[in-house]
Amino acid sequence: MRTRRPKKHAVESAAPAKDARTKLLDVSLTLIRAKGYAATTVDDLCAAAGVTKGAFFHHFESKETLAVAAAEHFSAGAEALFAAAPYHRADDPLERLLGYVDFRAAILTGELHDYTCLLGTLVQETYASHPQIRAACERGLSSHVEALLPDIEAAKRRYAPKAAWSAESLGYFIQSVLQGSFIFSKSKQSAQVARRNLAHLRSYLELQFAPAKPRAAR
Amino acid sequence: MRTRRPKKHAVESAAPAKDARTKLLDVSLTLIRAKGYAATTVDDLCAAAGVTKGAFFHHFESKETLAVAAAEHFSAGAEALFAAAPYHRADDPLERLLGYVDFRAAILTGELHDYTCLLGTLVQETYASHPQIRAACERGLSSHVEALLPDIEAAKRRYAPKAAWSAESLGYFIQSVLQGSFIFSKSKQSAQVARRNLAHLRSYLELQFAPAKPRAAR
DNA sequence: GACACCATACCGACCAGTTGGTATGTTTAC
DNA sequence: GTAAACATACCAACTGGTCGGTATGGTGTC
Repeated sequence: MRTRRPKKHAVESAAPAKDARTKLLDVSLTLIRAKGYAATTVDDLCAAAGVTKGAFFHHFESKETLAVAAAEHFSAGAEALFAAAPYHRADDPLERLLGYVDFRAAILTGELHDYTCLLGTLVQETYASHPQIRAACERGLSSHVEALLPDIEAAKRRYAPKAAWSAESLGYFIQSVLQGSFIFSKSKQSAQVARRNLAHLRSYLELQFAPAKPRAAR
Repeated sequence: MRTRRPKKHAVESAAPAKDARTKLLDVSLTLIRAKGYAATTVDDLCAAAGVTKGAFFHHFESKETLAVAAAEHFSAGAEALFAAAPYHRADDPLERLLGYVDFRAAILTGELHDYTCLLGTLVQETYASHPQIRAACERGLSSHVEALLPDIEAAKRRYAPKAAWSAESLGYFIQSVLQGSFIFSKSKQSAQVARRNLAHLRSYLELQFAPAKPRAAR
């Protein structure tokens, strides 16, 4: 449909020399997370990326198209970040899962518009009016949940085989805690709530996966 | 500063005959939740409320002022809704808390833009660029958490006096699960994730408040 | 290897519609 | 009568998007 990737030069130039498309996608992550989709104008994006409007509409059919691409760009970045994270090295699936939670806590540093989730921000604003953006966010969020599923399933088989909930539902629960944490981080302009929420979440996982402990009748 | 409340008529008219200010606030709840703050125009609000722009700017200094008032309006409505809910009647504080969670699940009906939270939507978009709106959302969210605190504290004293977490942190955790649930509800256009999340949340509360059950060493 | 041909990447002036906000007039309640 | 509660007409700034044009580098042909 559209050429995504112009031919690489035979010799990689020393400077990164990112093309306009990549620069626009990169700045859109920060800008949209900080101001929201509707409040981020095409001119804002062009100015931040140091490109012109002509370049913008050369690479993207519309502002909406950019948002879809930005959601995909964000997902790809997240996938790479988590794929490279150290927690995968643990032998025990529960340890890997708790490692994921700890890793999420560890990356709560820097500015809000850098560690919060573009997809959550984007979908809140656009779910009713921009179906394609909504769908792109849905794909990104779900695929992140899916990446957790193998570990959750393995942990469940080993530590809570009789639990009533599905591994998938727990995956979404984990992500929901994170998304909700970001909202409170924004409202309080501090990552503290997020950190405490992750401690509660960790505690829930430890309780659910506590080996063979019959629940007390209340 | 501004007259909030015109004198009530001596005789309440049969028809509600809401004034322009109230009508604008009412429609803003739905509209902003559906389209977001930036994408909701003053004209949209006026059209939906059946009033003119003159009326709008008679009652609100600016669009931002309306958003602040809408956040307060939403909080007031929520406070009334939860104050009147049946779960307060239980004798046991834990039962009241679980009753709150069940009540939150029970009101997940109808359209997304009716049961989701205006404050969460609003603060996501505006936290960086509209300090006053952010602050209004923060107040509303925190005061809702505070309304839960007495029950959480009482339940903690009775069932988990030695727990490491604070009642407040659990209150924010509960709200974060809800906010995150709304994001996923929007992304999937279904309340199913929200319902399953609330089941997990309920399960967490039951586990944390399980009477005197020493945690198994993992 | 020179030259025409062409696709891609990018530029920036321009446009029509929309936006938040204003100025001023009219109606209504007490 | 007067002040609050609207209504109407209007505006300047901004917005997403268009359009004619240029720079560059690859490719086929002779």
